[in-house]
Amino acid sequence: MATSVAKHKGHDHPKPVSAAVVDDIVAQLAHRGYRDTEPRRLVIAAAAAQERPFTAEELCAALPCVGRATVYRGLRLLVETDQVCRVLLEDRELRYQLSRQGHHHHMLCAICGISADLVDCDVEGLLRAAADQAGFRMSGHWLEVYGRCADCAD
Amino acid sequence: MATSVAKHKGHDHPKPVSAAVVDDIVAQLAHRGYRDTEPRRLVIAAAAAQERPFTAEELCAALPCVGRATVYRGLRLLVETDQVCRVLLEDRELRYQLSRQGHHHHMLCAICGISADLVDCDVEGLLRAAADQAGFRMSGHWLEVYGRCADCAD
DNA sequence: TCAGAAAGTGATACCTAATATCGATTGTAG
DNA sequence: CTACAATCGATATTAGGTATCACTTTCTGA
Repeated sequence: MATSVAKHKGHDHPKPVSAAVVDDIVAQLAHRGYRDTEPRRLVIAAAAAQERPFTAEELCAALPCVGRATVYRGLRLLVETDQVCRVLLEDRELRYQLSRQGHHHHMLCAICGISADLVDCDVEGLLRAAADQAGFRMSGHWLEVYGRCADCAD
Repeated sequence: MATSVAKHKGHDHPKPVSAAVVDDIVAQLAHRGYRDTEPRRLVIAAAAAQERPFTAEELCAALPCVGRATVYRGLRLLVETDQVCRVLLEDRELRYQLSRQGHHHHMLCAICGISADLVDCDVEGLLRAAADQAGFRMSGHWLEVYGRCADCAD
């Protein structure tokens, strides 16, 4: 089968992360009762430094001084608090990226791996209506869109 | 986080499978140059006997006389030839079910695990339009809808 | 300020799903 | 019937992620 999706391993120049971004996320966590710890900040900073959706393992590699379990726990916490969202590639590989807003979906470029947010697109409503018709009470959904971004178009 | 989805392990009464269903699928495979083998037929029959989306491991358990690798290979082949579709639960567990038609999506009941096909619902078009707007050329997507079926509604 | 409870950490063991290997077996074209 | 490619299956291996648990850090409130 071989679904092919570019992984861009090791090619991203991590972008400079403003301390404000990290501080802001730490504040959000503090607000919910989670502590401000050094490893946690490192995870947040590393996540924020990624240009494209990244895997947990990539983050582990980028943070050799932070334990694997801590990276995974940190990511889980960030997802639970909506600071980071999960992105699923066509081959079911799980990636993450900072969330830029509330609920939204992603379009993923198969060539460069970049993700773009899908805005003003009421899939939600459409799905809920279709579910209703079938007597289903919709409570959630998972949606990813794959393709080529403008830069990578033929 | 604990996304909770019923798994119904070991509770399904496998439904009787008409030989015609198996024969039909075997014929589809033959048409594409794949051989008609005993283990393959067993995998197909077992898949067709499931009431609800099932995991590869469940099929292995249901077929102690067929090797694990063979079950996995058989499922992969059936997916590639569009005889079976893959279904993703909220916790990313991968399940399978016989496809009943061309391209469509599934609604999955979190309580009983049943799946219903989502018909006459043009998500496709909506997504493509939204992707276009962002300069994306959409080539595929992954969509699952979660909720409660009519029988399991509160 | 500082003691101690609670939260967090990290090395490691473990688990599960899935694929790779490879010699043995089987289906099928001729 | 035969040869040979496709397929099988026992097993090893990999990948991604979680559980454990002794130790460390943070933060609170007296």
